[in-house]
Amino acid sequence: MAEPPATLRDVANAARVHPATASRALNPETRVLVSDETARRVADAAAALGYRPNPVARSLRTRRSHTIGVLIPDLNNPLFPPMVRGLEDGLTNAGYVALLGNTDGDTGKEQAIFEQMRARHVDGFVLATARAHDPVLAEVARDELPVVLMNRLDPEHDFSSVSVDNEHGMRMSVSHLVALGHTRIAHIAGPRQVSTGEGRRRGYYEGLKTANLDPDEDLIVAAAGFTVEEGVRCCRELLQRHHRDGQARFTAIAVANDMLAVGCFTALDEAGLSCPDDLSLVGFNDMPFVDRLRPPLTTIRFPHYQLGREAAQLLLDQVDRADATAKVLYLEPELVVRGSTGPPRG
Amino acid sequence: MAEPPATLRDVANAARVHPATASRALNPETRVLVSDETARRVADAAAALGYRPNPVARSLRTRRSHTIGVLIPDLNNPLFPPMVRGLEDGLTNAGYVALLGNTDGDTGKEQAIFEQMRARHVDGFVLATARAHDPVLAEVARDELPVVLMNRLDPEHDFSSVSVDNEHGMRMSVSHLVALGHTRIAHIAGPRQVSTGEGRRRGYYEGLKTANLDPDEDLIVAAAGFTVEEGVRCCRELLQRHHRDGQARFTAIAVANDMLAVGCFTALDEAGLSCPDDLSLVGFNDMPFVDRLRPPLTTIRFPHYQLGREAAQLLLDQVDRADATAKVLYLEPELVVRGSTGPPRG
DNA sequence: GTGAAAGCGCTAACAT
DNA sequence: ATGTTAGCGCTTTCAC
Repeated sequence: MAEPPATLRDVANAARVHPATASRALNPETRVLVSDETARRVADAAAALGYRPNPVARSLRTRRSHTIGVLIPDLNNPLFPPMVRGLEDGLTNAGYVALLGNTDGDTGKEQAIFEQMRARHVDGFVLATARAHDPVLAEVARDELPVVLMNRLDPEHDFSSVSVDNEHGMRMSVSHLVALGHTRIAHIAGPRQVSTGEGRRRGYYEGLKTANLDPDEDLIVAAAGFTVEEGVRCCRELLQRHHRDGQARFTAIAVANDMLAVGCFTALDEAGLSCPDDLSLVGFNDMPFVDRLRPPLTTIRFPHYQLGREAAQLLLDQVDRADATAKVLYLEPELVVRGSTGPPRG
Repeated sequence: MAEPPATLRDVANAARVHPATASRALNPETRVLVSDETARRVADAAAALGYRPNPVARSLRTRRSHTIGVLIPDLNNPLFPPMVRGLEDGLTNAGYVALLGNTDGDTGKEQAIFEQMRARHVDGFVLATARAHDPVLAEVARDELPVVLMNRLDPEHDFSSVSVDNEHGMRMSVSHLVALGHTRIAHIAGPRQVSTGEGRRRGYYEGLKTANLDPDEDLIVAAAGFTVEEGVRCCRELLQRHHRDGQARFTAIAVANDMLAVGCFTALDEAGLSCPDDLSLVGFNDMPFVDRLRPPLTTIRFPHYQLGREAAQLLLDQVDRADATAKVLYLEPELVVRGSTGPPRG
């Protein structure tokens, strides 16, 4: 850097006022305390010197870092980039920035990143990683940190949250399959520790019930995580059970998540089965590019970017007013019918 | 928060030493200046009080924010999540965090985000957005800020950078098509203002030359950005020219980027053409999920995560040693043959 | 409406 | 090996 950057002192000297006055003149909140004349002089001096307030010094004084910690499982999951962008756009407008952390579904890593962000004195957290009995949530609750759960819920605390109505979404998924004529509908469920997994599992049961279909535990496999690999594993598992007694035990799978569904495509290819002719598949999330898969994936859509925007707003509410009451927002899901579903064979 | 958090003063009092001693004891770099005995006492006191150093105060004193500004075009482009993760992993290990900014290829936005990050006193920049004659680059050069260009080059300055060998990659793309028997090979080029676009365009010409094929400007269309929409537009444009004289003018397209290639698929569908039977397509980047498209995309791969890791390392070199010399790294590309390429029809 | 004074929490000279 | 002193740049009482 060429010159040492101008400080408030420099501006004050140039404008021939006290630094305190310069501070008041430059800060929109306190501008009214200063005469128009001096305010102008200070502003001119600041402009002339290319003054930029030092946010570090301000933070030290005000104990606000204008920084938000954001924990997500994995940025590589295409679900998250749009959510993160919504979040960042919402935060940026208010002068905040996001610190991003990827936990990879690892509790230890989650804890470590959380601590590291606390150490950096973030003003609040957006958590897209909440699990049942999550120690991070307990700590957030205990210390009353501003927080919003994104795409997650936690029944144990009353945190603000934004998420899709998972039950409703999965009911739509099942209804769609039923309407096509399917009666043996399998489910690849998410992990029970996360609310999206659990909610969609409930929606699956509800959907069957509405259609007067009996649930069959043998048609349900739970994934350990929302990954392509787990999708492959779970689908193989279902196909194996299916083949064991030599006849088609199911004609469709309501899958808890698009990543898992992508894995299913692989497993179907392996088994020489075709989708949707041999087996229909419905995903969940409508993440980017699933409309371009082979076949295009029928799935449940919700507005990812909007979810991030809302999360940002809810968090800023809390950061600005310590007494802000927790709000729980649900975004409505939507069925998107594409090529991966069709009537059952025969 | 329950208690006001413990300060260094509190720790010092509890350990019955001066704050400066406590500071030395707690900081790994200065630990040696303190006797083992007191170091232990201080550490115990810190642990007992749950002391966490205040990074804001430290930053104010040391003028290092341990924060890096990262500018990328758009997180929604699947190319970037792995790169960002590599970057973050590399930075985190060294105690740094990334501040992410999306420019959407908009110069004004780029400038604004850059200023905003400077105001936050980031210790350096990773720029994946560099364009020819970019004013941000000029400012970085003028103020001698630590910087690394990621997936970009800039001939005007000698910045550190990590990128793939674009010429080589595109030569491989063309050779592959030539080996399949194609002789009329079109090119959808990237914007000339970005080094990836320009380098790949050069590689295209070189590839033709190696195969003793004459270039034809009518077979080249330049995209305004690396987006799916531009891919659609450019491919339509090529097809339109092609149809004008009623016979096949080309049988393959070497596309500068996977996003553009995805757009080509759409344009081919519209035109009722099939890939690879009517037209072969080669992308560039091997971004996530292009192996699952219809058809799976033949493309040029390079290690995205690694690119981010290297960029982090190069930047940390500069941040740590102000006299660090600029390093230019090239990662080797690799041809990945999938279903979107085949011999020309007939 | 403006100035004076103090201090946020930490670290780096300097002194002992 | 430890203590003393000072100050990073800003905001906020408290005076006037």
